[in-house]
Amino acid sequence: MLTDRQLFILQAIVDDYIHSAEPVGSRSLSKQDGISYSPATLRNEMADLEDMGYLEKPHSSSGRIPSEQGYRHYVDHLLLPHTLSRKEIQNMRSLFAKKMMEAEQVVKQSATILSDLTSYASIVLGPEVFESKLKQVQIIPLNENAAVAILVTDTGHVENHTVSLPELLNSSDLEKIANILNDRLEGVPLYQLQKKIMTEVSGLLKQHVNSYQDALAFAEETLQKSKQEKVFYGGKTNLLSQPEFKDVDKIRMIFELLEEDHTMHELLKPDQNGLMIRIGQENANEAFEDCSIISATYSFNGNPVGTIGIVGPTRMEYPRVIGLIEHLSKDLSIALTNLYTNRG
Amino acid sequence: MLTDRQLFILQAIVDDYIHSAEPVGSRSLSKQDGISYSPATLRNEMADLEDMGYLEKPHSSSGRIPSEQGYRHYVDHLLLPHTLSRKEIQNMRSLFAKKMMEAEQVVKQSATILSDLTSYASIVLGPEVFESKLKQVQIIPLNENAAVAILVTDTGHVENHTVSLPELLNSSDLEKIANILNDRLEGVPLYQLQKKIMTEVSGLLKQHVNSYQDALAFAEETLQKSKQEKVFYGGKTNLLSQPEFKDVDKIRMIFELLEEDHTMHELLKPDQNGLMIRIGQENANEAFEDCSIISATYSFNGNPVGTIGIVGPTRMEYPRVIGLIEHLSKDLSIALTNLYTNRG
DNA sequence: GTTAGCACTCAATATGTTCGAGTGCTAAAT
DNA sequence: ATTTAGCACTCGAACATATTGAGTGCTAAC
Repeated sequence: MLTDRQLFILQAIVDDYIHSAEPVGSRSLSKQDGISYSPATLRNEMADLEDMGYLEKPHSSSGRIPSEQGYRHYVDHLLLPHTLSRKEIQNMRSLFAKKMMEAEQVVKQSATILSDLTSYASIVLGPEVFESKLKQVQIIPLNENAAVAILVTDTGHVENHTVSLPELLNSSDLEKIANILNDRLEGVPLYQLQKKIMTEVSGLLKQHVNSYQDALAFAEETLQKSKQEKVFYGGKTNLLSQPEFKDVDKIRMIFELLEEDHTMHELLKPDQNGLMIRIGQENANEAFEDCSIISATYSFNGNPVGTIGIVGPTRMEYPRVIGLIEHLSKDLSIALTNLYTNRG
Repeated sequence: MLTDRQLFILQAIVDDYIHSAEPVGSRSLSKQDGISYSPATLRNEMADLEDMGYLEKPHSSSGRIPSEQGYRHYVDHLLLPHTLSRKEIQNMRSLFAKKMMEAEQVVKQSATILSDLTSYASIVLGPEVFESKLKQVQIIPLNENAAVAILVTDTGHVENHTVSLPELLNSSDLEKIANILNDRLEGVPLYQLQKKIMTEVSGLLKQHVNSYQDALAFAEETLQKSKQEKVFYGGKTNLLSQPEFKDVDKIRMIFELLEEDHTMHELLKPDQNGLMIRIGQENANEAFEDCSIISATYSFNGNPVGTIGIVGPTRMEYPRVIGLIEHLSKDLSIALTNLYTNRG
């Protein structure tokens, strides 16, 4: 078990290292304000902390840096909740002050704000509003072979894609199909659309449209949902300013990983509601072994729908970043919920 | 004026340096296949080429590297048109083999292919189809305060945005407005929409809708066009593998510039139809002083609508990249044109 | 339990040496 | 009049060798 003094010293070392990025030695530490022990005493305690795995030495005669376990302990037990500065709060307010009309806009803007405030890279998983419901389907024929299908949800989200037109369907068929879809599927959650084709729509199609097979296939194509794995980044280049990433190979691995939307989605998918902190190897990915990820889910109407997070070096300003993310994820939830419920 | 032999030597040096990234010396050059001069002779010629500004020495006793003027001369006069390999052509074919239905998809895919084939970064300015015409306007009310406006063009492009609903407009007004807009504006090119509001729509609105002011403002908001400055990138991380960018500061400047969509748009905007090659400082941007950009416009129905290009080190495989870009921009133009005219 | 003192370690830095691929110049060969 | 061989010279890269200084561990005194 750690003594109070050891905890205090551990905290001082982490705090120092987070800001200096240099190994912390006993001499310089003892000179710090608020520390009244001699270098020798500190050396003893530091040696103990190292034995217990909280500190590491880059080489035998250097100062100490926190180990991953050290960061973990710092984050779990020592972290003082960081009160955001007036300016930071002001900055975030300004984000939601602009009257933004669209969720994607709000989310993108959040990513930018977060990376600007932290000088790390921000990652935001776009809002996956599962329970958003179909408001209307539009089928707009472009010519004989193609039409545009447009799905609008009650949250104002619009999806569109081009679909090919089976030759056997004429424009009156299209109208019928569109009417049936709108009639039967309004208010159905998007994720249930494909299912409901069979139960709700198929029968009616058979009844009213001649080439039933084509019509059914067409309806399915129309309602197909685009993959919702959108990942937004803010300030990726910020990482290039961090001393731990001055090595091009490291940064290349990281950037390559960030480009894999799918992997990032897996990595950040809200496995639990609330704040998540992954330090170094906890990320279970070689490219991120020197990175920490702090993320939080944001909600819509009380249900988590997306994730907002920060990627930075393990030597991260945890207190500040945690404060910012907690605040921003809450604000974002409120903003999104307001965006749609103020209207309805 | 350069002698034939000097041209030949210049070409050999550029070719060598492009592949080795190492300064080319007289001894190693003379050993190359196809070169029958002694090192001493080459030295004399190289000294002359240096005096004339086509070559440079990194330091006094090193081999030569091409100067920007050297590259320029190489590109303008020496370049052998590179015949694409079977595999390259096959790769590009596969791009257009997949039956893609949407322009944006095709364009993004082109960017990926291009960066994969070259190991440089590709940049594509999205298709700005000026003469694309309005097919249909949809106004879908979400609730009392907001509606979604959807514009569909004859090319299948869909734009949507949320607009706020003036209180004085009821749903029957909305329907009237939508009808008027569709009636009067179908077939009008997008870029003329705002103008036509006054000439075509304003009178009818006054006639049929009570709160004329609101209706007019609403119509304007509905028809507002989103800024079309889309820039797509492919393989940005490829640049991190180039030896000239092993310095993090350089790469940071480049990446920061690439993130400024607007600047990149300015830089690549099709000032002239056809192929553009900018070498080093010709890019008039400090961040790109060690980069070359090769780009070409692609067309829709014979009118240039976008740009596809490559950013790489000045030491670029010009012949190959030029071949690829010329080919791809043509294929892209054909694909886009087919995409829409096969249908109509 | 705390601290001063001391010998030791090791990265970073500076300094020196060698090596080799390169150059320019001159004189001989073609 | 070119071309080439020969030679002295240059300079970065690579390696070895001090020097420095902030740091450590250990022991003994406080």
